[in-house]
Amino acid sequence: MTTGQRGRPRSFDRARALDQATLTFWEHGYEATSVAGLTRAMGIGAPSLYAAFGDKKALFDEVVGAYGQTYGVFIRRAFAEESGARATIGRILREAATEFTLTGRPRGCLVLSAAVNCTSREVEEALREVRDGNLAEFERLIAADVATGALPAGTDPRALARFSVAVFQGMSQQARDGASEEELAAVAELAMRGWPEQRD
Amino acid sequence: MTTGQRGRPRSFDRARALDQATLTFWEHGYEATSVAGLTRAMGIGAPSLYAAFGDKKALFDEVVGAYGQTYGVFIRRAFAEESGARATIGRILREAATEFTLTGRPRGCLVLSAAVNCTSREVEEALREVRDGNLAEFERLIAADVATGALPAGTDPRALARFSVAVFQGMSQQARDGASEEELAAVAELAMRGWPEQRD
DNA sequence: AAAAATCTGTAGCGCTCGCTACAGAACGAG
DNA sequence: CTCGTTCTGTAGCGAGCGCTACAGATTTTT
Repeated sequence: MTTGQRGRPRSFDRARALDQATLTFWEHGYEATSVAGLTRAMGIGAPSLYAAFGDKKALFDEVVGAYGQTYGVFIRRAFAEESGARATIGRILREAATEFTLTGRPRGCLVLSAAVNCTSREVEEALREVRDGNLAEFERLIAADVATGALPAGTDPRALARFSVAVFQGMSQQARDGASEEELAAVAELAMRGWPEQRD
Repeated sequence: MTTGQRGRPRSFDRARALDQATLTFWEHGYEATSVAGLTRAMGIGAPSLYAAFGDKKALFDEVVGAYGQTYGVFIRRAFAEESGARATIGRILREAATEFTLTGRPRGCLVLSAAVNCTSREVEEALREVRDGNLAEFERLIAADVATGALPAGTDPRALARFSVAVFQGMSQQARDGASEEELAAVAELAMRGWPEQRD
């Protein structure tokens, strides 16, 4: 018979180790994070890391996926719970002020900062695709409101989406440079003044 | 007698080599730029590089200085030629749309992107200090206009400066991610809608 | 001419990188 | 128990990193 796995069982919590890897990549970025640093943070040896996660890039990919479903979930929540582009994106920017400055975790957004200045073009473009996806999602949301008349007819969805994403990224960088939650909240409010009035 | 320098003369143009180093650091960032990549781009051997510029960090410091006086000079020009915070910072954002997307050079701003995810804390904090300086300069400019009544009394100089810098940084990132000059110009215009009316 | 000074190219230093071979340890199956 | 399987820790691989010793080349000085 065969139910459980055979052989010596894993001696560490895989999800916990993945979270430690997430925090490490988040703080230092892909390139500046060494496998030695990862094994130290995860509390395991290198062979265990490679057996459980593949190689460094595969671990990073898994980290990015897990990040989106944990630390980055506030974005999906805004999309799910709010209606209208202004309410959704406004909430994302306002909550980002809080999320980007929480204690006990690195500041800013992993997706925005972890793969800049990267030797591996694959890693750099992987996160760029995530960002492009978010941009396109913003644009679709805005375009839908323009189509229904909830946003003024003259509104350029692409431009407004670019603006919103730019502010989001700027807030992430500012958080990393030491901006407080209150300062970032003020940035979000000022950004929403650039938005046209919503009629719904 | 002694006028010119003795010994074998340098066989390359130092300023030209420095500019090539600037472009290389600009494109790949400090960490991802290897000395081998630098010597290739500069067209010189490693010993010539070390003799002329010190070490990698010293070369980078010189690059940052030269960058501020060449590629980044549009910012100082705006400060010098415009009067009033709104005109100055508005011009900087509008011109950034052009500067960040010029062909024949890397996109975005070296000061903002070249030292993120850096192993050397010194390098990372060196550029952070430049950014902090720019932020403080923005804040002083705004505060002065609030004091004279050119900007409304309720205006928070710190917040408005943070907002402007955040947009500037976001524009740089968007440029690196492929945004067009027109899109960035639209971002700048939307950002200025967040600004209060200037009365002078 | 010879000597002193400075730059250039080769070749390689010590170090860290991502990654893995290997032997021993800890488990289930028979 | 013994065997097969899987994980763990040590120890080290080849490659690239920043950097430099050294000899030869090219200049001014004497």
